[in-house]
Amino acid sequence: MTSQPVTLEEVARRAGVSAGTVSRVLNGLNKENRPAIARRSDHIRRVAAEMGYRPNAAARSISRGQFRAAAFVTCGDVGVDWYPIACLNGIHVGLDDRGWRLTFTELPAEKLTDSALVPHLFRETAVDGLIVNLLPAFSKSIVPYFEAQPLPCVWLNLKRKVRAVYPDDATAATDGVRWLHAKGYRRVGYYCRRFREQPHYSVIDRFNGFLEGLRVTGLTGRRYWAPTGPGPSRFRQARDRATAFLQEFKDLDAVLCYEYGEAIPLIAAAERLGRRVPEDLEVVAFHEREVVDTSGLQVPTLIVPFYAVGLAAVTMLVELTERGDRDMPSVVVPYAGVTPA
Amino acid sequence: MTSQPVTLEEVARRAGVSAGTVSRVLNGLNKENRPAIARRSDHIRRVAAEMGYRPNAAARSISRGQFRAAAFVTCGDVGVDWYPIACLNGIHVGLDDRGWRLTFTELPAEKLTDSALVPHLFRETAVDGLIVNLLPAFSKSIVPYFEAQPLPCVWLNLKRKVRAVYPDDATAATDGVRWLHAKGYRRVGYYCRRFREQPHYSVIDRFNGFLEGLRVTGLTGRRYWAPTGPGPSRFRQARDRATAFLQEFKDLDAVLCYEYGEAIPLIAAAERLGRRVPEDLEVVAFHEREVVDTSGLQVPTLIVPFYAVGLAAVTMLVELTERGDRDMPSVVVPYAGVTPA
DNA sequence: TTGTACGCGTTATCAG
DNA sequence: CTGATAACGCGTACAA
Repeated sequence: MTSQPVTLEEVARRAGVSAGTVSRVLNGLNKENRPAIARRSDHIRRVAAEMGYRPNAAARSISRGQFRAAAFVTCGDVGVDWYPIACLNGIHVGLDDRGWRLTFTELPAEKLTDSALVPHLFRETAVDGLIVNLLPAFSKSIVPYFEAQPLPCVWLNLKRKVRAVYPDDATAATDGVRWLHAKGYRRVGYYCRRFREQPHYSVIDRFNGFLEGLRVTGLTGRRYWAPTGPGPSRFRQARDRATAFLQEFKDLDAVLCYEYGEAIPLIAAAERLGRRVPEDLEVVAFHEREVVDTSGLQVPTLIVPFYAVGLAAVTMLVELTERGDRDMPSVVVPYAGVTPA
Repeated sequence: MTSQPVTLEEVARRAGVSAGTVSRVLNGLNKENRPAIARRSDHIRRVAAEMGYRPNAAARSISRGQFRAAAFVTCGDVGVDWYPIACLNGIHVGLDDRGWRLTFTELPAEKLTDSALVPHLFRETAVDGLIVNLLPAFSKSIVPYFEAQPLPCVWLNLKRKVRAVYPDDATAATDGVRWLHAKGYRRVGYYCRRFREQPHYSVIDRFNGFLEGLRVTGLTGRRYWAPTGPGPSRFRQARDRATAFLQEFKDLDAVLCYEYGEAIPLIAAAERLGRRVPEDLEVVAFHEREVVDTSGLQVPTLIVPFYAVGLAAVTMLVELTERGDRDMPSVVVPYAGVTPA
């Protein structure tokens, strides 16, 4: 189990050739067009396999002068930290296809403010680039910190001009309204939690996308509370807030929710008020995955395309390490539309 | 940004000493008890800092003969893959404290069955050990596959005698019933989705822990459907199932749920039936984090101690790499009890 | 405490 | 196509 790893040298000795030859054969750098050669190469491969040879990644890295690895960076504060698993899926697939490894790094925001303390991530070089998950806990002030590091860096969930990848939330919200309109709903509202500080871009974009949806479908009526700015006073419980919302807009026949996290208390509140979901009130929500996976409620979902976001981030990062183009334009990833319940 | 990394040699040249000296000073291997030496060492450190020197992790790895890195392994199938973020938090903290790195690896189950294809994880050596997240998609048949690999390996969420770390679900469920009993509830039920195939151990343990809870509190009445074996026929919608459950057990005053995913449709169903939560029916659920973070419903929660699980897994793995003890006993991590809503 | 020299496992170069 | 041989960057005996 913890036996000493086999080296190239040992394989070479056992196969009666030199280490360089083994390296070349295993890496497919020979044409092997002559039968004798092909046979010998097969032999080498067989010996390597029998001995359980596995190249040492570290040795390859120093030899090649590159790690072929990227780091996913997130804040790591327990209870605050969050990232979509589908995004890591996409990142891993993108890297794996290119023969790169993925290292996972947490960098609590507090460790960044203390300039005396260099976080582990920057104490050693171990990766060729960074994919940074921007959380609210990672306030925007940390962007320049990362940008100053001597490592190519791609941003997730940050809306800006260059080197970022983010989902097209505005268009998705508009499409959500369109979808409801096509289903015959005419009194469509928007429900979102309340944000005191500067909220995530998606809070703004989804709300604006909803308004745009009303406009393009010709729906009328103001059935929402804006997610920021002045509004109804705060509530102790999420469900109290949802109840108040439903009581203010008694004629709603459909609601688009910022997130499934809003839909849950909204549905509970609606049912208590005798408004059955989805019979009397259709509820559509943004979510990272199909809602049926999560809880089995019937909620048509705008699935955030995090997998594609991850893939795109990798493409961008790898390209970034090849050319050195710091001004690579950001990628806005489209949604696939509403997934019916 | 993508400037060439500074090497030890360059720092040495600039500081007017040899590379070996720089290495020793930066790694704190000199006593520096004489003032002249201390001054020179300071100088070296300053030069290194100014030049932005960062040791190359790969070079260190080959030199030391160990990677100081562990891999977290999960299945990676989009939509199926899942792991608690808090667990990765714990793993990262545990590794980081020891100066180890964490690499993230996905290994779709299908790639394992095809024995001709060696997954990337096992094509190179790049880590000193594995922490494997056992998902249903990773059926138990893959355990021997990993165990046969020449790498120390610790299991997450697998209940067995050796080299596994898992939460104490049975005791937690019992404590959940105790908690409800202490609050004055007397007609306590248990609600769980239905499993056809061999379910995760927690499905069995939580259910048995619940039964034990009834026993120790002296509560009577059979207000549950067993999670496996014969039972009511399947339902199209999670909420239909929840409704049927509530209609069969009309006198329930509290329910313990296998997961928050069960609590959501249960609450929606209860409210529709006019049974208000939590006024008429208290609902307690297992969950990976505080429910208020997720959606703001009032659900007292048995928070699965995944952070501690991660920490314990690292402790076990590191110890495993030091001694070679394959039979290290598993660690069962206790819950902290019910977190009130 | 210092500098020198070697070793770690690979890849890449360059004559044969 | 092959086998020496020289890097790659760092840690660490070794002798000074």
